[in-house]
Amino acid sequence: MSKEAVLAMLEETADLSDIAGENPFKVRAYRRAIDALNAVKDSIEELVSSGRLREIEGVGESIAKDIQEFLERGTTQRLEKLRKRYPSQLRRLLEIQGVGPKTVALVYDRLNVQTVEELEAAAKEGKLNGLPGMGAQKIRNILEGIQLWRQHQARVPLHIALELAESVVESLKGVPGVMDILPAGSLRRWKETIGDIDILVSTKDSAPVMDRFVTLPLVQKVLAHGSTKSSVLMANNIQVDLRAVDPESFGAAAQYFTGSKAHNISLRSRALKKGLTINEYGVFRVDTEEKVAGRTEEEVYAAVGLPWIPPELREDRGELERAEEGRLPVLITLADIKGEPHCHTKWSDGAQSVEEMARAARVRGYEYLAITDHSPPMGWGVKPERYKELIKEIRRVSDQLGFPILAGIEVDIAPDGSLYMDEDILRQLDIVIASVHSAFKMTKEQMTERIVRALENPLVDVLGHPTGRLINQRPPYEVDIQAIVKKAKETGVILEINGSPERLDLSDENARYAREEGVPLIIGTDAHHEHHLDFMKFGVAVARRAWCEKKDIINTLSVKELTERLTAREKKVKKVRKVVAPAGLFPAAPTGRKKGTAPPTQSASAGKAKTSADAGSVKSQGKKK
DNA sequence: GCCGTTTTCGGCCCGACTGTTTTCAGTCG
Repeated sequence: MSKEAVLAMLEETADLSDIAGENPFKVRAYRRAIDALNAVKDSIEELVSSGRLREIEGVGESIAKDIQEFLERGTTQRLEKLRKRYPSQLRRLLEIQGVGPKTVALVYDRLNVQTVEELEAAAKEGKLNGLPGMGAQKIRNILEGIQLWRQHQARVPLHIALELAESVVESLKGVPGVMDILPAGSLRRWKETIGDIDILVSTKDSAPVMDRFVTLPLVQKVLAHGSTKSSVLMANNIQVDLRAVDPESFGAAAQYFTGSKAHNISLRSRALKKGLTINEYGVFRVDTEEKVAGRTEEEVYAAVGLPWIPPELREDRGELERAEEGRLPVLITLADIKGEPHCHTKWSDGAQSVEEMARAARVRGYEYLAITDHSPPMGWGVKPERYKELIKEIRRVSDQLGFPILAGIEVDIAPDGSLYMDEDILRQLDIVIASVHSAFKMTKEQMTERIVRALENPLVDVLGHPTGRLINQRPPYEVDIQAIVKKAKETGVILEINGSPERLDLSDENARYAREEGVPLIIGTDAHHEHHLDFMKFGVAVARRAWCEKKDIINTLSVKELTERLTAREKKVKKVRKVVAPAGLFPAAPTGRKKGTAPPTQSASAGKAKTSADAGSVKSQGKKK
């Protein structure tokens, strides 16, 4: 039984309980348990069999019993009872903005409305008129909510939200009276997708900035326009909320509106135990109502006896406990990154030359760049003969610019786990990233075996975008991430945090898991154009959300340390398997072997030819320094 | 339903905005 199935059962129970009008704290208890289970990596079976289920904070006797029953019977009595009262499909109605559990119960009880289509029809036919609390405006809002729901079902990718937020901030900065302005919410926490954009302004006079905000050129619809809060829908269906606060409360408001919700609830509970209450205006004593903090976020956390917590950590994943112990991680920053390990040129599907990419990397203050073009079988992949030329070109440009460029490759992992490139080419390279780009629809076992085989290959340094997902476009392929992490740990292969904003793969949660298991990570942008080198900030954000420090990320090393690390792995790997390109893949026989015959195999003692004796390589340049 | 350094009962984060109502309920974050 998958954890997803158990969580889905709990979510359905929570939603239907909510619609059924049960004690709201009971509903919240279910949602808290879902969050808590989500944060735990172990499978449900492991938790149950080891008796640790009840140890999870938020899972009590009743929910543990539900889970146990669900594992045995595939359903629970509680859920079946709720389903008899309210059909499951009602839950979809909750996704409509402005429609909550009370409205859902009302239209179902009175009109037997069960689907979005039925709700729309009921609204249009005037059947909602006369229901309690149902006026003309509310009905119009429901109809508009349905329109929106149809257009806007996915969350917005981080980079798109960031761009929009920056443009709104730019437009509001100059409005008279605005003293400070800060994008808050999930955007400030650098979550991979954003629901709404929250922007906070500090001002003594909020009317001008509110008025300006609701009339910005991009505004499509004004959802709310108050003196401290306004909400608009921008042209691309992204909702932006603006909140205005007095400068005396800016820190408290920044803390409050940055969230996450779970983090704030935990923080508030903690404050209450100290006789303090926190809201967006400040921290107050419960007894005397005296304000003790609010101007800065540091003050707010200090009032509760904690150091300031970086926004990326504010997910209620243990950061408050660690802060209390004074053991918060010193998170990696963009400035710690010394080089770019993953990019493409027009030799494969990139847009620019080796030299252009190298110059762009140097402009960004990097010490080095790795060129990692594609291998076949992709149409644009560089074939072995040509790859030899590419290596020469890389060495030539590196010498000419006096800038270390690692010769690398992003080689495809074949369905059987072998690599689509001749082994003698791979041996000449400074860095080998292996990635899956095809045959995504394998079973979990097959895909895991495929990748595990690649990780066992001593020529592989890095596993690229380990789950293959494209945010909002393609789910990750089925793979046992725990097995991959375990194998990476065993073999010393580095796992990539791919910072391309449409990938962000590993995700923050998987990256955190890998880090906790002691597996080294590297942040690459997968740049296909020099502008893409700036995606590094997104990769760093994922690393920060994964609690990574500088020492956890391999490309914070100097070029010398990095190349030594890559060589060391090669020496360390003892267990070696056959490393081959599938027979007959390449029409020519560039390695001298006869077409159609079995390709040569690899032995551990052979090693790669990238040693200090390889005078032309960047590796040796690094070592001489 | 969960939880407990005062508690096994009685709290549980809390305020803004909207709409419908005329003092408040529902929704949202």
